[in-house]
Amino acid sequence: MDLNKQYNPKEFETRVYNEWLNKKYFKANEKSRKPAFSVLFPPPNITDRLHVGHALNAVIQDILTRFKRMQGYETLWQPGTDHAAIASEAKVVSKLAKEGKKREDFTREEFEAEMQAWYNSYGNQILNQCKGLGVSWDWDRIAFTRDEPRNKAVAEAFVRLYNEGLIYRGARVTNWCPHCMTAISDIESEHEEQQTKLYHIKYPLADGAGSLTVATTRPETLFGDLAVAVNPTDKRFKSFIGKQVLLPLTARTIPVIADDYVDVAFGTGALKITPSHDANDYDVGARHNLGLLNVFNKDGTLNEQAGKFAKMSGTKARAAVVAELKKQGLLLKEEDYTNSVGCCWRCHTTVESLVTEQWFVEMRGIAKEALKLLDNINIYPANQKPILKRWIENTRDWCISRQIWSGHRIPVYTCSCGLTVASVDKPKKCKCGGVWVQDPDVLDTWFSSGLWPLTTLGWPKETKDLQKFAPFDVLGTAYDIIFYWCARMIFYASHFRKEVPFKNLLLHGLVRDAQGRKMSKNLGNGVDPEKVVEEYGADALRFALVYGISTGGDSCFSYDKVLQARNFANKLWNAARFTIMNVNAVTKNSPSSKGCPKGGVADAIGGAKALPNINNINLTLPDKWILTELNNVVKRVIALQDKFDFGLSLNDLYEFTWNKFCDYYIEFCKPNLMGGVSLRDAPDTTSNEAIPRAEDIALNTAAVLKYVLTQILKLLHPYMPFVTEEIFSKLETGEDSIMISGYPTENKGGIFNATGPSAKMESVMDIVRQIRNIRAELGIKNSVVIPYSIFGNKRNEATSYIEALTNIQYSPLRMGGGRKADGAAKRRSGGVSVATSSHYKLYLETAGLIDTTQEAARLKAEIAKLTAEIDKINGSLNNANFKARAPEKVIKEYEANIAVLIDKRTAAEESLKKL
RNA sequence: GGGAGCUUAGCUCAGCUGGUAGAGCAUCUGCCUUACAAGCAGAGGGUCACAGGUUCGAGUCCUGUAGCUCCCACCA
Repeated sequence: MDLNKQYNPKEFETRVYNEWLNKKYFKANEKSRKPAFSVLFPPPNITDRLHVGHALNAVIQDILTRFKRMQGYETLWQPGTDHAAIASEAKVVSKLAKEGKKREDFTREEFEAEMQAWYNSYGNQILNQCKGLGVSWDWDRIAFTRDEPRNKAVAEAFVRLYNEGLIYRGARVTNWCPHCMTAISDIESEHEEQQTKLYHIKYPLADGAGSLTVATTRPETLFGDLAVAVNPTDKRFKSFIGKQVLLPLTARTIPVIADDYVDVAFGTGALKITPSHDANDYDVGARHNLGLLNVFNKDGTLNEQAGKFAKMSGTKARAAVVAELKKQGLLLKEEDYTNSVGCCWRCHTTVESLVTEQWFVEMRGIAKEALKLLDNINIYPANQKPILKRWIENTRDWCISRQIWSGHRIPVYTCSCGLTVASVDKPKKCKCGGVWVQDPDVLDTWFSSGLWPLTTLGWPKETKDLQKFAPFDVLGTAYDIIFYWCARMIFYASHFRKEVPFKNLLLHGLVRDAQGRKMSKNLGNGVDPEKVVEEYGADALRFALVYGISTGGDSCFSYDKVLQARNFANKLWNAARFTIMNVNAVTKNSPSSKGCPKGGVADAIGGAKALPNINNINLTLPDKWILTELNNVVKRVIALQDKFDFGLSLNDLYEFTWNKFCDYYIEFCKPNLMGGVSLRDAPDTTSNEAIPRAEDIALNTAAVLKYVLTQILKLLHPYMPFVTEEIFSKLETGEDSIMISGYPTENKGGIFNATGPSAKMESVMDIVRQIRNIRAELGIKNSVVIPYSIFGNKRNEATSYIEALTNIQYSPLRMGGGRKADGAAKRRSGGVSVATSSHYKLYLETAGLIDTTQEAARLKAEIAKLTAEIDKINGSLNNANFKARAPEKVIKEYEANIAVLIDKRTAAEESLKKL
C-alpha cells in the first residue's frame, strides 16, 4: 500500500477521528483495574467561538492524555462547557440590540430561552472546533455548567454552605458595574491606571470661623459626604474636631470627626467621608455611626440627592460640579494625579462603589482549609505557587450574587410569612400556607465553575467516578484565571471533600499574535483554529502551537510556524513512503518504479521474505547509531513530558526525525537497500566478523528502518495524532491503532546503547560534511568524480567507509564515484584538498578540478578559523589553574578536541603549501 | 506601594543542575540527486541589555543599573 507523494491531511483527518470514536478509544472506564490518569478540561465560556489560545490549552492536554493512555493508564479527559453568566448574557443582549430589542422586552423565561439558543449554537461550534483539533475527550461525559446534574450540585453546594452558616446576606460596599447593572466580586474589578486630578475643595465652617480644605479625586460624590475626617494627632485641625462644616453645593452641614485612618501627609490632611461610595469611608462611617447616603442610581448616574446634578453620568457630573465649585470660589487647587480606577473585567466600564444587599461566602475558614492542603498540589511553573498562596491567605469574603438573569438562581426561598430557607428544590408548602418566592439574583459564574472538578465526577454523590478519578491528576489552564478559577476549585474541594481538586496545576501562557500583541476583537488579530485546521491540518496547528514553548511562558502564533509544521508533517509522510516502499520491496517483491529500481537487491531476494528480528540481526554502523540515538531521544522525551515540558520535547523529536533519521539514516540506508557496500561496524578486512550477504543487509536495514519509523510515530503521536495514525495504519504492524499501542520505553539492551559505533558514525558524518563543503565552496559538481587517497592508522577501516560512501550509486555524498589511490606514496601528488578525522585522512585529488586561487582563499580562511578555535582552547589548557581545578573529564575533552583541530589545521596548511 | 518575569542572529524564540552559542523563518550560493522543491547541499550573520562580582571557566549563579511586560494592592 503506497502513500501519495504529498501529505494531504484533508484526506484522512476526519475519517481517522471518526474511527477513534467508533472504536471508543477515548472512553474512560471507572471500573478499570488499570491505574487512573485524569485530566480536567477547563470548560470554555460559551461566549463566542474559540481562538488559538483555547486551542493551545486543548492541545497540551490532549498530548498529555494520549501520552499517558499509550503508557497504559486508564485515562479520563473530562470535557465540557461553561455558561459564563454575565459574559454570555452581555453577548446575547448585544445580539438582541442589533435586532432592535432590549432585555426588558422579554420575560425572564423568554430571555432564558434566548440564552439557551445561544448556548446551543455556540456550544456546538466550540465542540466542533475541538473535535477538529483531535481532542481525545470522553464524549459521553460532556458536561455543561447549567445542565441538570450540575444545576442540582451547584444548588446543593449553596445549601450546604448556607446551612453551615458560611453564606450570609448583607449590605456592603460592593463593586457595581453600571453597564452590566450588577454587583461584581473584587477580582472581577480590574485596576487601571488613569491620569486624573486631585481637587482641593473648601468646606467652610458652619460657625463662620474659617474653613477646612479636603482633597479628593471624586468631587461628584460630595453629595454623599457625611463627615470630614482628620487625624486625631494632627495639630493643624485639633480645634476643628467636633465642629460642623457646610457641605458645598448643598444645604447640609456635616461634622468634623477624628479617625486614625486619615493620613496626615496625604493631600490636605482632611478627608471627606462618603460611606456609601468607598469601602474605607464605609468603615470610618461605621465607627462613627454616620449612617449611609447613596447618591448614585444603578446605571451610574447621580440621583436626586445631587439636586440639579441629578441624572448626570459620573464624568459629566464631575465636570459640572468642578465648574460650579470654581464659580463659588470653593475650588482652591487642581493637581495632576495618577490614580488606579476599578473597571469591570468583562465590559471595562468604570466600576462604582455602591452599598447594596448581596450574598457573600465567608472565606476565612475555607481559606484555612485550603492552605492546609495546598502542598499536595504541584504547580508548573513553580514560581506561581507562592503567588497563589498569598492570594488565598488574603482572600476576603466573596460576593456571589449577581443582578442578572442568566445563571444559577440563588436557591433561597422566602415565604410571605417571612420564613427563609435554602433548598435545592422548591420547598413544599409553608406551614403558614403562604407563597414561596425565590431570590431573584443568580450566582457568580465562578461559583459553579469552581465546583467543576467535583460536579463532573458526580458529586455530591460519592460515585465510582470520584473514587477512580478524583483528584484529577492534571488541570491545565492559562495563568490568567488562576485566582478566578483555580483558587475557587481548591476552596471547594478542600471544604467539601477534604482533598485537593487536582494534583498538578499546569499553567501555560497566552497565545499572542506574530507581533506579540494580545489577540483581541478590536485589533482583529484573533485566529480561529478551525480555519488553520482547514488549510493546513490539525497536526500542523498542534505542532505550531506547542513547538518551542516553555512552561508558563507566552507564545506567539504565526503562520511561519504553521508552515514549518506542515512541512515537517510532509517530511514525516515521505520518510514513511520511503520506508513502506522499501519494506515492501524486500518482503513482497513489489518494487515500485520510484525509490526501488528493478535490478536492485529486492529483485535478487525474490520477495516474500520476513523481516528479521531487530534484536538479533547483523547491524551496520548507521543502524547501531540510529538505534542508540533513538534510545537517547526516548529517554529525554519521557523525562521532559513527565515535567510537562512539551515544547522542548517536541523540539527534540523534530530534530531527531529530520536531522538524524531523514538526513542521515535514510541516506545511509540507501546503499544497503540497493545492495551496495555497507558501512559495517567492523569493516576492517582483518576482522573476524563474517561479512553479511547483501540481501541480509537489505533485509536487516528494512527491519531497522521500519522499527525506528514506528517508534518515531509513537513518540510523535501525542503531538500529531492524525498523520501518525494514518501512516501507522499502512505500516502493517499487526496493531489496530497507534493510539492504544504501547509508548516507547527506554531500552537498556547493548545495541541500543552502543556508544562506540556512534562515535565512529559521528566521524563518518564529519567527513561527509567536509566533502560536501569542499564541493560546494569550490563548485565541484556532484557529477564530477573526485579521485581520492586515504592514509592513517586505521587505513583499512577508513577505506571501507569511504568506499561505502563514494563508490556506489546512491551515495550519501552525492558523489558519482571515487578511486582508491595506490597508497601512501602517491598521496602527495598534485593539488589536494583534505578532510580528516582523528583516525585517518582523506585526500581529494582535486588538481585540475578547481581554481587554485579560490582554493587557497578557502584554505586560508579555514586555517584562520581553526587557529582561533585552537587559541581559545589553549588559553584554558595553558592555564595552570584550569589544569588544577577543572574536572578530569573536561580536561580530557578539551585535549581531544584540540588534537582534532590541530590535525585539521596541519592538513589544511599542507594542502595550501602544495597548491 | 508590593511582587513576578523578560532583554540571546534581521524577525519569532529555544538553551535542563555553569564546560568552546542553537532552531525556524528571512538572506546569499549551488542543485528537479530515484522518499520529500512543502525538498537537498553549503554559506554568511550574535562582546547572549549594561556594569560589577563569584569561579580555572558565566548566556547560565550573585549584586546593581536601564528598558519592556504582567500580576497584586481599600491612601482620598
